[in-house]
Amino acid sequence: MAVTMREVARRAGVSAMTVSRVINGREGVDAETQRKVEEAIHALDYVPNRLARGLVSQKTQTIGLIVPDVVNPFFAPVARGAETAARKAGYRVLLCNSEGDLRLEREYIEDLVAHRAEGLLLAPASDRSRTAILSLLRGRFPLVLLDRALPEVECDMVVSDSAGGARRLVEHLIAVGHREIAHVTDAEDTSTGRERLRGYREALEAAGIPFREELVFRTTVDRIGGYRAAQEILALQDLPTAIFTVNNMTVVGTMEALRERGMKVPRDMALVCFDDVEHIAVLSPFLTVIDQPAETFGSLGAQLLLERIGGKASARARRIVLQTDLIVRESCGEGTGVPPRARGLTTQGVAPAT
Amino acid sequence: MAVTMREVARRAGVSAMTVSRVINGREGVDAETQRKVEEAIHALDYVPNRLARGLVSQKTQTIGLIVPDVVNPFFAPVARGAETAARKAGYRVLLCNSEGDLRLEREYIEDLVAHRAEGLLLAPASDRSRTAILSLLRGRFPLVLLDRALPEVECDMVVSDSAGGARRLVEHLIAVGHREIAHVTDAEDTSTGRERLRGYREALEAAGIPFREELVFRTTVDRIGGYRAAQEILALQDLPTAIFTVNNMTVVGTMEALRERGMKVPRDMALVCFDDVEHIAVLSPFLTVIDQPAETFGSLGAQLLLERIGGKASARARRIVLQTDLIVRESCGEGTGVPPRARGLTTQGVAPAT
DNA sequence: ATACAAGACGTTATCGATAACAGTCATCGC
DNA sequence: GCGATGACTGTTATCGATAACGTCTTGTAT
Repeated sequence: MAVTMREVARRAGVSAMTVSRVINGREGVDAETQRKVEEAIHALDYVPNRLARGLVSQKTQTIGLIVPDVVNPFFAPVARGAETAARKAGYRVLLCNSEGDLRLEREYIEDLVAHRAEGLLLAPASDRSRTAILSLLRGRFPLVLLDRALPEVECDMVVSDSAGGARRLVEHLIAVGHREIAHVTDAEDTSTGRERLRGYREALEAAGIPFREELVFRTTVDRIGGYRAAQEILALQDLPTAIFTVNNMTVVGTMEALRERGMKVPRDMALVCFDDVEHIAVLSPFLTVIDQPAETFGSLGAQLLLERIGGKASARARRIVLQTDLIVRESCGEGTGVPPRARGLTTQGVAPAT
Repeated sequence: MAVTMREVARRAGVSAMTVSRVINGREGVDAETQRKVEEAIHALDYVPNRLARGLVSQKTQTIGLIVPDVVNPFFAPVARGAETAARKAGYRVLLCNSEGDLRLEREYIEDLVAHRAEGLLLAPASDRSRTAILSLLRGRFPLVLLDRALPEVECDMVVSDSAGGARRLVEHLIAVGHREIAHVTDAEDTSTGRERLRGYREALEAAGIPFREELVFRTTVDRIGGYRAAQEILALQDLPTAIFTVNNMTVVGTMEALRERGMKVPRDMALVCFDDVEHIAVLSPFLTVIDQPAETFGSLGAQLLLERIGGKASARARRIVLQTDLIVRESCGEGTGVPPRARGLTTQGVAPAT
């Protein structure tokens, strides 16, 4: 099919080895010979086969990236950051969307190993990814976890301060007058979910507000999950005055449910979440959020991974915690003022819970 | 490093060939032998090396995907669609962000060829990608263009009806009363830009409104570009009453410029664009847009590509045109009502053009 | 008993590139 | 004039898997 080195060699009247030398810029090749080889390469449009080269060198210059979904506005920048950093180091990225599915994730991992990817950047689906990860680590496979840590797994990772971020979000809610704050989160099977729940709880207790288990709604962390959780919340006898959702997908679903009920944010309900979304932030700067440096997760993760691949990393696992920003906008009421419903006004335009 | 087939063979007391037969499920292997081999594979945690297999079979089961930027809310779903479709067919996807840069794009293409990717899904940076593409096609490299066509390039592609979409958008603007409509587009070096400009022009002329070159603002199709173009528009002596931006990135920049001037949409300016963004659509359903089935670009593109790779496609180039949806929301005024400024009211709260 | 077929498995060569080693010259010093 | 030195280039084996063919059993028909 494609032109091989031997054909180039034949055309240039030399051996394959000489062609190889020219391509790799090794010295010890006559200037005239080099010219002939280069001419042959050009004439035949020869492109070296990296597979063959990889077989010999045991290097594929490829890493894998597994995220639940590149469409998620948090993971898309992660992917770009990782890809850009990898490319600058001469590496390629195999993109995998696990859809948060454990089986699919496992299949991807196996496939990447079979492909002899040199390392893996993984945003694990959940704690249950642990088994697969441990067996990778046992084989000393270079691995960096992104966004989510795994219990009792010692390995490089880039995460952010989820508990701290959640705490600040909830403290803000409390500061503007909210005391009944619902939390929409996952099934407590991810470190981010657990940490954010912890931050939520800590902020509550620090303000002397008792933590109430019945205000925590566990669901899948996607749009549907957010929608369902919000429906449950709205079915409550006593409505909370604020909702804190665990991420950018759940907040969308929550918002849908709110709108269906004719409820306005922040008039009828305050709303905050993790993850800012560039488009929304500019087009309608509205949601108060914790912003995470998503692209940095990817670029730093890639950097750590490449160091480990290159054997330049210490044996000890490195854990990088990125800082988050609280961005206050309008979804909790005017600035730091107390929003209407939290002030004890009667609700307006709110369909009664059924 | 990793376990090889020979090691498995030795442990099972057979030859490598027999192991190969077991792995590939070929017949002609004794049941007992097969059991021993499988046990050895399991015991050693053996994973076949796809590189080596690929060298023999001349198949890497890998395709390349080049988009300007996965973070772009249009291209992220394209990437997911492509990846999902590819995976279902046993293929892997190498993700590349060209940043709309011709040189980078070319580097990626070379790299994919060197990696012996079996095909390429490409959303070209601009018309100038033509040269690189032609040389790929000359080598019969399986290729499918996404989103943007290339002048005089005969090859499979998945595009949408850009002219038609633009026409509907502008017809809508006209229907609600606008006559001075500015258009923010690219340097006219992409098919999408040209087609949308054409649709814009056609809609205008069909309504008896003369096309005015000075209302077309050419810029880079990113946030900054949109911002700059909007600034130029706002510096005009006679402000238009509506702006039609070529895509979802420029609309963000345009919005920023508008906001800086204290202008509200649609009160002070109507605004429409191509590409819907899921998050915005739900969180603040506001912009009137043309929605393109982004994910379908990816999945259909992958499908066409895989057919071509498998030799199942006719030699003739296939051109798939996806239909678009006009989604009317609030950014042109209330429903089909005529927005304030278009009604000839004096502008309010608008900083005077300098 | 002989031959022949079929099943089970091993050998060798190959995919394309390269590392390690082995020539082949020309030139140089004594 | 002869080995030595060094510059240049070719040979062979290898990476891991597999296609094609070869070998060795065993069964079976004649």
